[in-house]
Amino acid sequence: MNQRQQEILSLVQQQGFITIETLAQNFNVTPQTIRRDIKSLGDKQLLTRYHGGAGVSSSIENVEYSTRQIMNLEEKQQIAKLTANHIPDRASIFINIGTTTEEIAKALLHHNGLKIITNNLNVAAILRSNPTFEIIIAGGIVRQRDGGITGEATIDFIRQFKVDFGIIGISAIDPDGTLLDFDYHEVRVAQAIIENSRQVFLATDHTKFDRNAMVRLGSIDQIDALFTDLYPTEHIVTLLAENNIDLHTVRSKVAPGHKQSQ
Amino acid sequence: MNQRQQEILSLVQQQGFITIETLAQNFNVTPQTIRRDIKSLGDKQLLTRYHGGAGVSSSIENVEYSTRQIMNLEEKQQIAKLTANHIPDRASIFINIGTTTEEIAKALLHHNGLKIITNNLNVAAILRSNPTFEIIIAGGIVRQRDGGITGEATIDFIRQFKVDFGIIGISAIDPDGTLLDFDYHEVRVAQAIIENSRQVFLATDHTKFDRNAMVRLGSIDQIDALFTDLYPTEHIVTLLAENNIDLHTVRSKVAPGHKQSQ
DNA sequence: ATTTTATTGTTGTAATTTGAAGATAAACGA
DNA sequence: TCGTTTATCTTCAAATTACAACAATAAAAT
Repeated sequence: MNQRQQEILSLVQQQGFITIETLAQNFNVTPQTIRRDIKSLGDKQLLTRYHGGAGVSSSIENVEYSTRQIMNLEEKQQIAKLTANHIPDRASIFINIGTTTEEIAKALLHHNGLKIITNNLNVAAILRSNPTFEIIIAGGIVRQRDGGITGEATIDFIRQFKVDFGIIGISAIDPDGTLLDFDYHEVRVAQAIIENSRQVFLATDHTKFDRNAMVRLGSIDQIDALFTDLYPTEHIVTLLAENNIDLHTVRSKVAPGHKQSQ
Repeated sequence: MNQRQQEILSLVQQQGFITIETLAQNFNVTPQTIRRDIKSLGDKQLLTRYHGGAGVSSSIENVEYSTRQIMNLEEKQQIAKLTANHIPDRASIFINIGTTTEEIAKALLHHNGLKIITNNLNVAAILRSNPTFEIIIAGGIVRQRDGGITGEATIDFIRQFKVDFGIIGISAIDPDGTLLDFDYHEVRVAQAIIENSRQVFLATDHTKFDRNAMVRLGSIDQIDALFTDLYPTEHIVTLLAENNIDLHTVRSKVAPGHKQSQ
């Protein structure tokens, strides 16, 4: 973020709303440049873009931004936006535990009429600010560290539903395509989500590709689409192609023979 | 949604109803433009359209909740403290929806090793900050306005447990000892809590004694102790005595022949 | 020194917003 | 009930704003 963008941010926060014209004159640059600036800031959800200007971002979305430091936040927000773009209005979805999925919840706030079932207290809190949503929270034991809800009761609860999209995060992906996580309880819930979703979206940043975790969650062929920031290694790409899994990356680095979006 | 629409929304929520003419003059645009705005907002169910203007959406009583939260806050905090004093460490408890019960959750934070089952998102969020607690949240549909969780699934979930204390709030108490509330769904949950608690604590401020509400929750003889701020009318006191219900008041106004604490 | 990368301006085109005018529908008084 | 008034809806044109592609420039890396 450059100097000008910093100043734009503080101006917006001071005044609530500024036009692009004003900013352009202020900084002696063309409106197009300002547009690029506020687009970049808007992608990070540091402000909200409007036709003709920019305003403060709506409250809930960045309350936690200041208090919580999330690793690779910027990448996660971009992945979140990308994922949200593939969810239609009025869809029914599962969202599970994870910082990435919480970002997705924020990105989904501007949708309409979603039906969302989640086992994540934070996700429920975030989505509650949109009155057109119907939010169902899964019952069970609340984990103190991240507000996740797990346990047998949670799994039973999830099994009551069958939804359009299951959105899951993950801790690691093995080179052979095994999906991995650290927490046994969380894995059980994720499996239940996969079983009861018509389509499964896996959202994960590039750091998960070369990590290891203990508990086997499932196999990559159980998902329908992968959303990530960087283009994965050729090996993973092949694996995805073999299993007919859509790949959506934030940065569209050129790689031959594969579908991408945005 | 553009800046003007945001402002229209907050104006509507402030004033309850505004005419299109007023808004048009306010923003220096034609009424036609305002119509388009409120049509768009109405489609999203963020407000309700009327002939000639716009009013608050029926589904959004969020504003009302936040104002209600402040009403009699001090009394509620005192009641909360009083109630918390009667809960021992390591107890298992139900806590239901309500501003008073949320205050009780805060007052319980200094306890140790509590097992708490709740159908209130806010209560879960509050209690999460104590790592010695085990928190179980009931699953079900999340109400936008106050974070309450209700529905058949919620009741089934609660029936799985049997706890030491059930702490419930309430909307009104009839002079004949009938416990009343406004919301049918909430009542069903409260009934389930009463059935599955060894002891039932009712916490309520004095304003509830001369109010009316629609839905019958139960009878006062189903509770074991009443926590309130002011000493109730002689009539209620007699009723409590007849049913052998403990009365605990914040202000110990002298009244003959009855047990009090603090 | 040359290539790469990032930033900004320019231009043409697409999309959005707005107001105006006529047609339609709803509210209201006699 | 009927007309009268007022509000709303529809459609269109003008103005504004946004976007994408490319060129120019400056800074950074090799």
